[in-house]
Amino acid sequence: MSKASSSEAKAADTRTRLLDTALRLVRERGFAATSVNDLCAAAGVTKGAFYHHFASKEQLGVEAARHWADGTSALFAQAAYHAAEDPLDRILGYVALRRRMLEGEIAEFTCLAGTMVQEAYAQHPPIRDACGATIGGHAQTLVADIEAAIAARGMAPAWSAQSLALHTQAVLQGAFVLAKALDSAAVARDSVDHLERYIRCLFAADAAPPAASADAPATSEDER
Amino acid sequence: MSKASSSEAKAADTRTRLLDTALRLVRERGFAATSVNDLCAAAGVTKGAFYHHFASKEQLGVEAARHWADGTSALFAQAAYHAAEDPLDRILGYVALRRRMLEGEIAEFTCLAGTMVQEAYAQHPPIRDACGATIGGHAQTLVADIEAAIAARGMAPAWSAQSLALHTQAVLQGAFVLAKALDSAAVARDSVDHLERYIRCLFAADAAPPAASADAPATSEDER
DNA sequence: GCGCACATACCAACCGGTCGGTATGTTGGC
DNA sequence: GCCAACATACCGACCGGTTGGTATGTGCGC
Repeated sequence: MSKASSSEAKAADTRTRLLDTALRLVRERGFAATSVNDLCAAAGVTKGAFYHHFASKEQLGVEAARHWADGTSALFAQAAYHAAEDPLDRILGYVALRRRMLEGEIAEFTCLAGTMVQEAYAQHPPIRDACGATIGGHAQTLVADIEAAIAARGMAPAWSAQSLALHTQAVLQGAFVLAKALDSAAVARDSVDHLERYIRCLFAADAAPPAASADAPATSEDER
Repeated sequence: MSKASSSEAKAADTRTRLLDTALRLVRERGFAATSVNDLCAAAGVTKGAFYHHFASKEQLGVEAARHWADGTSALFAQAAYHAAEDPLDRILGYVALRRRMLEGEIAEFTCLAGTMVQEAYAQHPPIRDACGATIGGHAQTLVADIEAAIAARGMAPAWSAQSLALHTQAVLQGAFVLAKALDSAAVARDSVDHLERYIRCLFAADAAPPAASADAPATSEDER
């Protein structure tokens, strides 16, 4: 609306519809198995429109990964777990949210970047890099909280905040793979439960927060 | 050799060469991106030979998953970690072996089943099932040791041996995905280090083994 | 001399990508 | 206020090449 012309708005809409449809089809079938023809048909646009907006199928892959990152980062940015006082509670809140997201159908909770990168890894370096940036960028949103939780407890762990953040993503990606292989969302949930247990274990070793506020019950959960 | 006719031997060789080549190409490129023509050319056989041994490309996928399972199960069956006295040492020995395997190139340590199932999940149920059986079957080889470690400590954990066995596979599969996405084997090794720490934590909580033998130093490692 | 293990030639369908054309704005000169 | 000149967004027929799969021929061990 505002000041955009109608043609611009329509073009953006076509592009977005293409990207959203690509997200769906690639998550379902993989990148290679999603043909440009199929994608266009599913999005209700012609091939001409597709190649007007994207230089190649590979570039669609790159932009789809970015579009996916945009969507997910918006979703997690507004999540409630950021409000917790104790940084550990924020981390556990993140894990609890991921765990809750595994209660739907498999096709709905899997990760575009993780699915696509396995195929794109050797064949489409630009796509691989975009997927790497998506996953790495998402992991990065956890690092500050992990560092804060370490600092609050005066810990000096053998592991880095960065490596733990990436480990959470590895567990999630692996949970998706197992869910698909065993056709079971339950197995993915179990794995995230193990992850939660691990994080509690890491931060439980050096007891409770040292001083100041007296209202933190160490672990406050409000789901299930 | 022994009593097999030379034609039988040759046929088995052609078939095996096709399967071995499929393992390599599919791990590198994915299933959809590996064409039958490419596969035949790489294996040095003709298309006629391919369709003599496999009814379809999908069936090749199924048999490739089984062939992969055969190879890996043989590899792990003869590994040294089975010899450890304490079941926990056997589990940690397995994890240490997996961790050591991550020291090569990415293309050499990734898992055929995990790579293929992401594509095959919705499109080729027979392949998905074969991959599920491969991963599930491999996880199963850990269950007895985990149960023994639980029993030896008189534990009654909130988690099942089965779920921990599957969790190890989730971490490994996720480590492969991250290694590909970030083009870094180190990130995969870090994740397996976290897994090892988690397992030690799970079994450390309820102290040392209760009685009997007095020679077990709780954790014996012989690598690095 | 028969059948198994291939080899060769071939097929229709589909692939990613191109290209000439058009419908619909948008803009600047007057 | 209008129109010529241009830009954007899209259309869909078409291209060469590749796909999974097949039909038929051939050599060779038993």
